[in-house]
Amino acid sequence: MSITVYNTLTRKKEAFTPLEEGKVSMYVCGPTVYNYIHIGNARPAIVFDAVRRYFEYKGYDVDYVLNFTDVDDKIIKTAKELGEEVPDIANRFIDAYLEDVGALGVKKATHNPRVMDTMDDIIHFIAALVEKGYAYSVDGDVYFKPRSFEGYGKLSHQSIDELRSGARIQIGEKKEDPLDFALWKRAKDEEIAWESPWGEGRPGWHIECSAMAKKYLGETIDIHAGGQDLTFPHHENEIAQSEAMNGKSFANYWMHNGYINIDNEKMSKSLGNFVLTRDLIEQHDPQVLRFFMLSVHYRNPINFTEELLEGAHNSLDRIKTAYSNLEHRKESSLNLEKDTNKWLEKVNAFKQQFEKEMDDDFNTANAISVLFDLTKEANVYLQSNQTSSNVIEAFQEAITTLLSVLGITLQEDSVLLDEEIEALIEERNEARSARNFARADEIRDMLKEKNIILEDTAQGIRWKRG
RNA sequence: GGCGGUAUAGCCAAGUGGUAAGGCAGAGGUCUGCAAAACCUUUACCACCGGUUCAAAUCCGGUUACCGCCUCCA
Repeated sequence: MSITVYNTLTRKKEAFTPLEEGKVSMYVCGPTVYNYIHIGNARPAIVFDAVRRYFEYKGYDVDYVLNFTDVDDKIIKTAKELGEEVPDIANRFIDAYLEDVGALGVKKATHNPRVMDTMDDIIHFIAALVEKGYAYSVDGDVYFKPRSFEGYGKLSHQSIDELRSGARIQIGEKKEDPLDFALWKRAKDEEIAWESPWGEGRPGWHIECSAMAKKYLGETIDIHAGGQDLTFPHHENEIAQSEAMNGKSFANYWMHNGYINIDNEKMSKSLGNFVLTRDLIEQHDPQVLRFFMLSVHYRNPINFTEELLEGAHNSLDRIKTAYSNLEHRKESSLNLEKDTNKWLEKVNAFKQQFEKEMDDDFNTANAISVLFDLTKEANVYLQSNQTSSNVIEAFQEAITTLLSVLGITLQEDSVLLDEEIEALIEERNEARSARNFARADEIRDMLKEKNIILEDTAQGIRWKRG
């Protein structure tokens, strides 16, 4: 069974065929590092990490590149406002990004290139485009001419003449055509700048990705991904630059994730309704946020509210509870022959089903529903009078494996209880044996206040943290 | 104006021709000393109108509402 991927380029789901067998090269557009990331920025980080994890689960070797835009108007502006240097701002927010995204269970990229460190490649790239006649320089600026590149508009499915009405020329720009976009911008005043054949300046936004993708992944890559708003103009421009330069296809598959709304409104600075990832995960388990994001297909919009996050929390708890209930049941399990194979086969069938859902354009929403089916089956199995250790373990293995494909790990909750609590539990057991239920309930309430929840089962006392 | 998306139960969300997955919330029941956890049962005129078909949430045409991109943006 092969993986299918929805390709923005063709607007179809296509069977995934890598350039090189067993390997996947992925380039994901990363953040401009001038602020802490909001939950909208967290979505591509999470969904494409899940995509990567699934490829790895299927045995692919994934080369995952995520860039940092560390030279840009917004960073320069922020630096000016704070009276700091651009590299300092960039460093600070790169660290913050890695921290936030790390808390969300996102694996480290194979490479995290930065514009500042790629300057030579970018300049050479631009120079070559000028030489080939796709770009021109005016007064220290360099512009790319989309009209010189056949196929411009193929990603966003726009005809070049339709785009024309939307294009603007800002004051101070010297474009020949409103559609032309900057590859290199001449430095103004005291701005941070690099030497180039066109004088001091800095790169335009789109060129960095073309240069970095080529440097780290080659002229053609398997998957290029990002938020759907990047489709135009950013990715369209990347294609034009890269394909003009290399004379070959830039990326075989283009993946774009949907947006997040807050209380049904677009998250934006003007509405003042954006939620910083950092703030959110201080108050909620980061894994819940991750689970919440993956419970919707990546191309669909997500509405974010506290209530919905709470719902996701409860959902995830259902799976976690089943796991720890399995754990509790291990001790009293035997090595049963009867029906064991039947159950092992069932568990295996869930894993197959999970893969089938993920194969279908990374349908994490359906994959999660398979996890719930698995959970249900595990709970049903736990109803049995006698359980077999290998079945219990198979359920646990399936749950942890499939959750880890989604990037969710079950924390070790088995931190030992302190002696005082152990003693109380023991006292309660004795009280129950003596049918002194008043005392037993009293102890249970006491522990509940300490966030320890006791559950009586046929296999003895079971506790968990609330 | 151009390109595109969404509309499914109280809430969230899958499902692209065969008669509506899953989760949260609610109700009833079983189990329990009581709970908890779990299990069982229970809740859908698939935005609207028309068409194609033996059969449509699913395909076609139209309508409405909301949203995104076309300018920095995940």
